[in-house]
Amino acid sequence: MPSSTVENYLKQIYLMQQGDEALISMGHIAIAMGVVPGTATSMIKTLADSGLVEYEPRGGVRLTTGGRKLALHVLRRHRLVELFLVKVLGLDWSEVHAEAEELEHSISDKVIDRIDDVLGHPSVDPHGDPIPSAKGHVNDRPTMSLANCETETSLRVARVIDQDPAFLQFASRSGLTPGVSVKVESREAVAGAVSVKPQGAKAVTLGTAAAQKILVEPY
Amino acid sequence: MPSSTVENYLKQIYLMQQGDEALISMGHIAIAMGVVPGTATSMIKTLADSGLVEYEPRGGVRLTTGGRKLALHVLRRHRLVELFLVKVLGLDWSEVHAEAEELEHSISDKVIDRIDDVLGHPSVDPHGDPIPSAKGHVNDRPTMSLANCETETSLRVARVIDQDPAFLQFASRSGLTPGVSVKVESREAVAGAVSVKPQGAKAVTLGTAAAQKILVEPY
DNA sequence: GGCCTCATTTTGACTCCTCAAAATAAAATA
DNA sequence: TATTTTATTTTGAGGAGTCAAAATGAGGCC
Repeated sequence: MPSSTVENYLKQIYLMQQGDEALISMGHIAIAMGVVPGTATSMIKTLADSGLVEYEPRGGVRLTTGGRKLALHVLRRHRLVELFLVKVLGLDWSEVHAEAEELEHSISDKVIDRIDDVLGHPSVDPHGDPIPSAKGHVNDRPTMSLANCETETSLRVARVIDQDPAFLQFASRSGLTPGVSVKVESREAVAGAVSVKPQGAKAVTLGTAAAQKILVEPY
Repeated sequence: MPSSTVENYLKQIYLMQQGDEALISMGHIAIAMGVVPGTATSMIKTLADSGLVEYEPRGGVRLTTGGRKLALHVLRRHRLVELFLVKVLGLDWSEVHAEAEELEHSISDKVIDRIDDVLGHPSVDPHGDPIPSAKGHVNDRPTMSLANCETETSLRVARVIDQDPAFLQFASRSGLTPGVSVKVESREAVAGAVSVKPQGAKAVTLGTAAAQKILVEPY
């Protein structure tokens, strides 16, 4: 059984990896894991020895099929736990990420399957992130962010990709939660500002950085 | 924050300790923790350095007030998780101990409190073991075992003190689960056998070892 | 081409928890 | 009391994961 450290490295590499070919640098891994670069190098080497990643010295690292399978397994646990905490225990969506970060390593397949049943086999977590299936399949819908989507079109918030509690609280305060219909009223590229009108809430103006974290899809 | 190893040692010492004075021997701790005696000695020394236990070399060990508080905190998490797994996720009482053994270390106070709310502030877990309060108070009702209680008296199963899945499955198959009314029909001290009649089930005969694991209280 | 800078890798060390095996103390037995 | 048994403690070592700091490599710049 992989240690939680191993699970965390794999999960992080999966989340950073764009496509199956891409190499992730040691520096990025070290920052993401909160360790010094030397630690990342040595850990990646042991992951490579276990056949979970492909490591190219001074090049970077990518997941093997086995590593990706494990990463998706962890991610499935993480996201099902998040949704469970919100739906069944009534926690706020801004606080469940931190909780799931711990629980994802100690929850058994049996319990996760029961949670999946109780939740009715959901496809996304409270932030709109897709929940991998038990077999490791991910349903990644195509989306655009509020920073680059069309204006004056009927859209729906699909996903909020930032786990910072402060940002999530701001998002729900502004009515920008997954499922909500929104329309981009205007975009001032030069000013780096987007004005958004969520259905049933007042219009809000977002900076580019914030707008990029709100993913939308055609409605 | 104490490591799960520390939490497990403290929990185990609490469970083995009879009364606040009693000393637990290194040998017993080593066996309970599944480590060699030398490991127990050195771990106990570090617990003593942290002020969690009182250690008398070649005498044994007992919890300090701080150690007991921590042990009860872990036990509260363990037992609330057990009950939650049975009541909310529908797991069998024979399998929840193993699951809780892991989850007790990674579940936060916030989540435990919500679980406590959802369950309606229960006082016992699925095996009848008392759930310590958040403040560390335990409501330990006086009980007798089926091996030494009166015969022909109206009793009720209060607690089943064995976490072996096979034994628990046998107990529920025989109708001997917490809350069930039972009557001891006869006891053959010499043969080491007790005949018990649970309400709504056929009479069963138990050996002394098994009978000692079923605790009952006057009805 | 030579030098500089920055990322990466190496090296040595440390903590936590563990084991194996030798040393020691205490209790039991003769 | 002397000896044997048994429990406990010590000692030395190892794996996992980490850091600090020195060494190395690779690309960019003059």
